[in-house]
Amino acid sequence: MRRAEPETRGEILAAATRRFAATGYRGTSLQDIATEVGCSKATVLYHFANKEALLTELMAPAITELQALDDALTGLTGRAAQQTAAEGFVDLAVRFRREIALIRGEFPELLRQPEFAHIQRISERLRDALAGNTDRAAAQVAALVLLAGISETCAEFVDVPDAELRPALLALARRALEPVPEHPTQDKET
Amino acid sequence: MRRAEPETRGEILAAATRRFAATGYRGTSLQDIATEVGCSKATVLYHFANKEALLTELMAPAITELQALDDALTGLTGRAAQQTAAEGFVDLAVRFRREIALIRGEFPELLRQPEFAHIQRISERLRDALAGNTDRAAAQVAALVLLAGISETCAEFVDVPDAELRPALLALARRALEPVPEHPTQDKET
DNA sequence: TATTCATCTGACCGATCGGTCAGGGTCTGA
DNA sequence: TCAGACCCTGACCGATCGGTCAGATGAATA
Repeated sequence: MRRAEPETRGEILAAATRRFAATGYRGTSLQDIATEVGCSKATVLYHFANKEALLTELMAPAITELQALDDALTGLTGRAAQQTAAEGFVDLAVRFRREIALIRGEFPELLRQPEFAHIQRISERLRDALAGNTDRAAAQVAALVLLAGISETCAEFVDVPDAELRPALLALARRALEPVPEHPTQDKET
Repeated sequence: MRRAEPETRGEILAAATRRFAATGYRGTSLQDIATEVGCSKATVLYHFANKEALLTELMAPAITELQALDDALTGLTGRAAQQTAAEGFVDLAVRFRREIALIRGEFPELLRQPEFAHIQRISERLRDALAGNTDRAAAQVAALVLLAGISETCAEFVDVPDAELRPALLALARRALEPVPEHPTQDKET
């Protein structure tokens, strides 16, 4: 059982990606990852401080770019913020589909941990921007539906090529974010 | 009849609802529920065969109505199916917001269990109906974004009154499902 | 009074979890 | 040749999980 190759670390990362995507973060044990790599659980914990360190390393690039998008949004309001947020988020979601799939369904729980508190704030600002910085319920609803729906859709369609997924999402986002006249009545119809 | 206090069962259900909604199904232990009720873990398991039985009982009404919606969709195609699916699903999602919140984020894992296999099929049919029974990527994307987004939004906005949430979601769904002119550059389906 | 029966419990079980630790190989540079 | 850094491991730990079980309690019934 000699494996004097330092590439073990990379293999662990790859295996963790596969297992997290298949059975979720909580649904994957360190032993699962070790078995897939063909090493011992202790080896996994030799290369990574703990289970969470594995996840944060896998998510790091996505988080960095998410913060960049957040920075790009500062100062923007109204339609400009809306458009930048929509295009930026669709782009991120499509490119980091795999990362989204990793934490699929565990986003709320993971956000509760203090390490990810700033991501919580970013997603709130993103939602506000998508809503055109309005408090109107309809706008907030549309923004949240888009954010959650796009994330889930990207995670589901991991195999669809970017060139197909991105324009479909962008077109949908534009339709969903069309400025709607504030008619308090016309809603009652079923 | 015999006993004047079979209300323990109801208390357990209520406590389970609260805990599942707060920390998720997997994130809630039987001991958590027992502690909240003020009884022993064994008492919880006296009233319910196992942890899953608790969840299925809590979800039963929602599942029943979901199946009814699925039945109502059989035979419908195109725009008719689309409209029925959209209105029906928005209505269900709004009314069963609490139930959605219970399994929030654990939907994919729970669906993997054989007991919920038929729900998997129902949600696939629902997605097809929302897509207007089309294979077009754009339509499938829009359908999935709506399904996932509406679910998450309802779970998030548990406190928003129905009268406010429902019309906002319906209006958004109509906008998102508007028939889009089939650009000459379509037809890149999987 | 004796019996039955639903309700409830503490003690316990095996499994699994994330994580620690002492130590054993292997390679490298002095 | 040897010291030490690096890589890896089995054994082990405490905690927690869902679940079982024999028995205590007490009210209704016969």
